[in-house]
Amino acid sequence: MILIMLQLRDLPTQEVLQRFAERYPAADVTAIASFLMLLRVGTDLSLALDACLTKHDLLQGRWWVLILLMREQDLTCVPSVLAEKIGVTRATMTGLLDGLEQGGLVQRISAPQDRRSVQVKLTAAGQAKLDAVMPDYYTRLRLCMQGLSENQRSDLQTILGVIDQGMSAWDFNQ
Amino acid sequence: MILIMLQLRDLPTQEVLQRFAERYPAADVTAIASFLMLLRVGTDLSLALDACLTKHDLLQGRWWVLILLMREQDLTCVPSVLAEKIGVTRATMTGLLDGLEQGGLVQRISAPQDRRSVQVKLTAAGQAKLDAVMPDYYTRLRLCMQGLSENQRSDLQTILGVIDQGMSAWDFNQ
DNA sequence: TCATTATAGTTAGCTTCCTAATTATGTCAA
DNA sequence: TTGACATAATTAGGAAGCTAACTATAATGA
Repeated sequence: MILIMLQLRDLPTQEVLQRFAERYPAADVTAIASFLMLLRVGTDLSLALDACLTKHDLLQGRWWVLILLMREQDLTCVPSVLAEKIGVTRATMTGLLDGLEQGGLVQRISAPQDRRSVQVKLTAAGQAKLDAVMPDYYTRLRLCMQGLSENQRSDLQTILGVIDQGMSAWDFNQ
Repeated sequence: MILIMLQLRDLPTQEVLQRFAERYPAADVTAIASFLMLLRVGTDLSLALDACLTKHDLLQGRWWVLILLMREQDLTCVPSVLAEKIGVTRATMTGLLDGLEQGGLVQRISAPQDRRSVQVKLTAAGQAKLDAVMPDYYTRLRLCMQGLSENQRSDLQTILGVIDQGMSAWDFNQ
């Protein structure tokens, strides 16, 4: 499953929110304002990340694959697991791996024990690519977050956790 | 500009983060953890929203157009402004408006004073569609956020504001 | 045993975004 | 006034995701 998130350049004024709340009694003004802000900052962050990756000739999908492979002890994983962890379909993963393999960043190795399956391995070139990208990426991320105290970072994670919990309620009733 | 955000089902363990931080000294572990969590909750929220809209035969892009039109006093706006506010190209807006007009939810009216331009107006059917969707949407949103105190909501907005500020620093150096 | 069902990965065709080029109209200055 | 440039919207073609169908292989059970 993939998400296409628009940029939401234009957050509603307090007045507009109030007007909507009058028409729709179900509206919870502070919930809506927080939600929209969250959506906007999330997209802005992801866009900024994309810009960084583009500089290194990478797209977000392919980059996540490299990261996931690097997380593994043996730098190896199967496509279906990669797909699930990134949250794309297996069909999409086939395309991502095609691109990465063409660039020499990963290698498909047929699995002897189950001939339906394939092992995907991060190559030396793939590791080198990460070694080029990650310091840049982490430096930029540090800049974004440098205004936050450790307490605020911890608060943010707590709050996001609560929202994540609240979403189960959403799923139940849908 | 549009953002394609993957789902990130799999956040790194503390141990993996530590391993990355050793290889890449630029890494700021709490910044990364907060960032990934933010990305994940943002995408999950947006996905849940999409599911709600889909029930009402709407896509996120088209829905935002309806919202923006409803925000206007005269329920009217021009395509270029809509495009900028949602953060899509004018070409994309053309497609969104085509779909909405075909469904009778908006109406294109040629502008007399500048014949290059077009006025887009929310129709009665468009307003009716919003009146059907918004109570559902707001109710779900309330569920997601119900676990947050007013203080936490305000904290969240403050924190997101700081991150947004920090991103200017990112842009400067890119 | 072998037919059925399940699973891994891929392929084919669709959607909706994008960029770049195009058409029509407006603006401005020589 | 008219040529150059700017602007509004659209069209054409491309990218990267999706679903559904397909191929090959494995597992299961009558």
